[in-house]
Amino acid sequence: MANRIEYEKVLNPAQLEAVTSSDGPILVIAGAGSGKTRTLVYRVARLVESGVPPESILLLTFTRKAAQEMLDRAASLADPRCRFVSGGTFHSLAFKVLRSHAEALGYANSFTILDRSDMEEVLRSLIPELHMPKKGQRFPKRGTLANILSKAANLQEPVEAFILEEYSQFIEVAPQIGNLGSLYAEYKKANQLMDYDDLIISLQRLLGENKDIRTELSRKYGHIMVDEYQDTNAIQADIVKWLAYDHRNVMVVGDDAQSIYSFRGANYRNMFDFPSIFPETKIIKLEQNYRSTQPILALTNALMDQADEKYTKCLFTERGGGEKPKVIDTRTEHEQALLISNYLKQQMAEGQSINDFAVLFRAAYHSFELEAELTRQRIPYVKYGGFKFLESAHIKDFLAHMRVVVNRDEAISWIRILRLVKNVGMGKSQAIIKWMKNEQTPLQQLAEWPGAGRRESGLKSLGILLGRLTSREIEPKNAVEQVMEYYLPILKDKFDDYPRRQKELEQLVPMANRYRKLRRFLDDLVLEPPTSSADIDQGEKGKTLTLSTVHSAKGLEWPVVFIIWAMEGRFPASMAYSNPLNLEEERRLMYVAATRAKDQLLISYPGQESVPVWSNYGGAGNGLSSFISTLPSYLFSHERGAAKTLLRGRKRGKRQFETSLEPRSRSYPFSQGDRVRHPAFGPGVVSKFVASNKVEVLFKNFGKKLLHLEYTTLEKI
DNA sequence: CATCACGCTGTTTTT
DNA sequence: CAGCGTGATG
Repeated sequence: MANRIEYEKVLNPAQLEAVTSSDGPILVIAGAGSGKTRTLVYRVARLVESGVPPESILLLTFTRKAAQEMLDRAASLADPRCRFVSGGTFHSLAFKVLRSHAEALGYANSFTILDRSDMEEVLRSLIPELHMPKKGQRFPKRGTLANILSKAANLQEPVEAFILEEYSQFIEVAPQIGNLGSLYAEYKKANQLMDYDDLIISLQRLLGENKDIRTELSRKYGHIMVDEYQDTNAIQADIVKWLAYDHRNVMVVGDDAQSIYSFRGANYRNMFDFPSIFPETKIIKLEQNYRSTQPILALTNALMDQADEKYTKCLFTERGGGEKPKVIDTRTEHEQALLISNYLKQQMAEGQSINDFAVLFRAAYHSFELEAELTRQRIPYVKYGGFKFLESAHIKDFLAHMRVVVNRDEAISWIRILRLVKNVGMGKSQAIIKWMKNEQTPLQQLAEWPGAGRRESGLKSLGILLGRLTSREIEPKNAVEQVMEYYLPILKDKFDDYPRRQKELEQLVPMANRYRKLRRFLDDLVLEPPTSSADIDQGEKGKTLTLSTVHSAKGLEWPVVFIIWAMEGRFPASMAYSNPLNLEEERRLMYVAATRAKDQLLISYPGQESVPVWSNYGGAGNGLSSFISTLPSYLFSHERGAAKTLLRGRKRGKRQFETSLEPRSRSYPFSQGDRVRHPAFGPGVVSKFVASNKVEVLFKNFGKKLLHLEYTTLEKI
């Protein structure tokens, strides 16, 4: 028997209450650094101690990293049985359930998962079927299309309605996009495919519609716990509801101030709706922060004070002292990079450990310049976030060879691998796929495709490879070897930077070694892939600086944190009018970033002045930092001056442009927030720009309706 | 089918 | 600038 944990000694009263409260729904509102994961983990220990079988405790969260962290911490608890608790992301739970129950929804249990780039690929193949008028209207790119369809799905809204709300610049083509959504749904059904959104939607449906399955899962998981509840969306909240519907043993933990996944339809209001789903909910607040010093908390509290909607707590700490956070406004990105690396060098010279420092930023590319400087100065670092190992072309190409063996109908992968064969393009690929469907040919007979001539001789070696992969119950390790042998020459031919890519491919070998079934290996690569480049290149973790996106840094902490923040503008001038700033989201991101710091915080803004305006044609300097520096004025006040590019001349294809600051009053007579009057609708407020000559206006005495109106019909008041 | 020149457009975060 | 799609050419 393991040592008993003395809960009263290691937990504060609020935490203790959360840990020891008996069965029934509990909502824990927990500020940053208040020990919320710790509380969850101790509750697990307590339950196991009291005789609950660990497998029947389900720990759910939103990101893989958080899930991993939670399960690791549970496993390290005093009672060794704790390592057997169940858990993972909502998506991985959905996947596990659907592998045995998809049939109840009219799917085969052997469905294939589409990742984001697969999804985009399918969309691309479907666009021609829309029969769009050849020229004219602006139609979104497939990345944007995927965003639109995915978010509409997550919000459970019809595509057209969603476009009206958030992508009003595409209003004219909304019917076509809606149509594309239907085609996409049909395609997935016909080909046994599910994307990420389908996974959770299907689980929701399964639980809502099928009482037997609900009962089965209720029995299996007698205690449900959800971390980062503020990051769940309505569908996931519904899943939680159904999972706990019978036994009501559910604890959700979250912080409304830390909701940073609104782009996935997350809604922090879920936190406050929870008690209406489970009326007998007990609410517990954790407000004591154990991580940061008071000056840092003062900053974060002030940050959240500005939020229009704030529901909860004020963080406090007993950790006195600590320096005030610094804000350093460098003028160029390079200056910023130098400042940070010099500071680090100095600290290291004074005997500090580089492990204690981290640099956080909103988007992965914000650290590029810094990374260059760190490399020059030989400061080792690992970077988390932004890096999509599995979505890079060479990895997808490679894996596609195995995918078609596991699922012969996977057209997306077939096209990938066929097009890699010399002299086979889109046309022939399609023809081959069709032929294979009719003939039910063994894979190795690929070379017998009637259309194959001498020029398509590559089909033969592809056939041989696929034959080998099918011939017996091949192990993933072996399959990876076979494909490597076949694919490396293609890689070298296709990519100039093949050494780097080859190295990345070799990372697949140790991963494959952990599996015995090819199918399982491929599935896991989609849902449980390595979380970052840091996990892949296995840099010297003991002695490195951490670089991370804010999203990937959740749940981690360091004594000293740098935050590189490009706060104000982040849209190229050409799209600024259609995307109002989301200050609420920025504020939450900054809050999350700032509360990662324990002792000291340094914030560095990229340049605010003296950098040329970003233009379509590339002026001097770094485009990103330059538009960041000018767009605030562009967006908020046309009087203070705004971005404008001037054509200077053309010289043999090379163009030279000059940039300047000039009022935009002619083409943009209104700003967000301007009060206007319309002859028919009366007074209103400009809420956003919809098109080059249209704004969206909120009319108070018109039933809160948003209308899109041309500038010429409006009068400023 | 492959290649290249040209023109256009624009965010990011993760499952 | 960079990535993508298009249209012309071999």
